[in-house]
Amino acid sequence: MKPKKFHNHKNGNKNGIRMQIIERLFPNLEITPEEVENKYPPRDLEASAKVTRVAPSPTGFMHIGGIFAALLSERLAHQSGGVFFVRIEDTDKKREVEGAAQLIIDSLSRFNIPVDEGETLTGEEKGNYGPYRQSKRENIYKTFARKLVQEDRAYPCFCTVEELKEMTSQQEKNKSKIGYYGDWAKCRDKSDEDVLKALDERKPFVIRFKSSGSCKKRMEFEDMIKGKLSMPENDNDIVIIKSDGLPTYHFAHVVDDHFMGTTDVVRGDEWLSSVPLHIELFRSLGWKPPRYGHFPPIQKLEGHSKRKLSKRKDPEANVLFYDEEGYSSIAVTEYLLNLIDSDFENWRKQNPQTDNRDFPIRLEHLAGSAGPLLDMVKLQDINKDYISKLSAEEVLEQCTTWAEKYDEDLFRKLKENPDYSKRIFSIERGGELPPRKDIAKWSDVRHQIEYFFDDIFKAADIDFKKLLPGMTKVEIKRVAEKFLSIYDEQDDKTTWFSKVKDAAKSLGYADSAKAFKKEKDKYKGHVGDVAMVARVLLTGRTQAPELFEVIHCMGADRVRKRLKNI
RNA sequence: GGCCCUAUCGUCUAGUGGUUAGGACAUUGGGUUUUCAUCCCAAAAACCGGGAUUCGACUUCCCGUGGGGCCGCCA
Repeated sequence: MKPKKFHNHKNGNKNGIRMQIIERLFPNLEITPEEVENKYPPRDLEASAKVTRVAPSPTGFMHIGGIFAALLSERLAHQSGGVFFVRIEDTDKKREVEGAAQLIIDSLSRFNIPVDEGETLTGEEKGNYGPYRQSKRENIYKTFARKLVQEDRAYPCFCTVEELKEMTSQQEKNKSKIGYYGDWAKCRDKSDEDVLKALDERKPFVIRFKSSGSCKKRMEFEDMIKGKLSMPENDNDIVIIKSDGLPTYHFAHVVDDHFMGTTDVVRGDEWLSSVPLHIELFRSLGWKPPRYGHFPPIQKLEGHSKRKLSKRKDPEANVLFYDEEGYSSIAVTEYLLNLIDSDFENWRKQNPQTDNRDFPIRLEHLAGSAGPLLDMVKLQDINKDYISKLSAEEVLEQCTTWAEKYDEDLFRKLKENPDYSKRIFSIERGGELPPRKDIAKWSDVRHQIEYFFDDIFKAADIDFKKLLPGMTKVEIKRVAEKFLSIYDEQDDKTTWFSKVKDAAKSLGYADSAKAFKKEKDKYKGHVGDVAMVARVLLTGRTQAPELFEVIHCMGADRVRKRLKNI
């Protein structure tokens, strides 16, 4: 179907040329704006329901800021009874990286961010407002670019990259405002004849929006995060269709978010200065702009200054980093929630067991930050807390899953000794007392538990001089033998404890630290020193979990063997 | 160069004209624990500078300064 009407109808010949130009600009474009409008009817939702999206470009790994934006948008949508979708913004074919889109979908799923519409893990699409990949929507953009050209709101531009560069440096020299506007916009008022001539010469072209704004006038809008904002109007004739026929971000955003029914756009504040442009674009197409919310970027400290997390330089910018280190996606999510709304922390304290999904997210708290610094120590604290709340089974299961990907040896150990491993993780866990809190991330586990396994333990030469300074080898042996003699695997904790105290006494040690402190001259040391001998012999280190539980976990054979190991 | 955002303990922040400026993480000290990890208690720790408005400014306004961003046929 051909576009039917032109409002420039001063003479037929002129119309003929215009029609020819438009046909040359948009060859074989069969759909009309009406058809597109009909294909994507407004969504049938409550007025308060928010439709949000995350729109990453597949140019590499998934950035932590992308998860931040996705989390924020998803919660906003679902907590209002709305819809959250993912749109892949793959209009820059030069920067596109193979498999990156898949990585995005994967990451969202790993972070438990449910997506209502968009590409799925299997590569299909769900939802009625697709395609959800911009490269597949080329004709939709072109249809509306053509409409703008027909209405004299857009025009072809034949300026070369070199010419534009030259223009910019001229503007810099003159201290003029930089951009394609006013008298600088050379192609803006090209006659139809000249356009046709350039087209005949097969000059490459882009389509530029013909702005009617003025940088002398100001426009106001309400940002959901930053509040009331005032900026100069846009007066730049920005490119809407590139010479490869694909749209720029600005145009794709406006067209897609209109037809996909997005009500709330939450994005990084690097977009803030484009808002006047975007609103002008929406209005010139006769559409209602969405609400906008702009959040500051996550930063990191370099020397004394903050800077945005860099994709290239900072491993922690990549969400995969957190997986590799063994942070739970739940802990990372809760860390981000805290950044989104610091009230989360208090909420979590009051609702220790509740799913973080139930935390009512608010945007206002995001204002007033210039961009938070990523705090790994705090993340570790949150992850530690998360792991401490897990049962031994869950620890084993999650740790095994992690090790399968990142630590082959550990994985084998856990897999070959499931019951023993579970016993190890049960130490000081699941009882009456608050759980042991010594695993900050899964990559810590290996060091934490390796002495339980004989092959690794054997390799560790125990340096008695260093670990038990002030104790002679003879004395160590004496204490070890005593331990061996009192050891009975049938004993419960209390019995064992009193046996150790008696043993300490008979060896010339105080049976409590207090007694020792009182009369230091009377004793060689106290019960703790005696226990330390056993600890070192059994674990090869001075710091370990509760001794009785370690002994109980290791089993009689192993304990006897290790106590003799001197 | 132009435009925009932003500024409270080391870090994340609460705070919307009158507060002993609160919390969390980190730090330090103490207590419990047979080491460690916990747990409990405590301490130290902040309003970028200058003006203006006001009886009174962390809070409002202006000017600096610092930090961040945008001004692409990148998103």
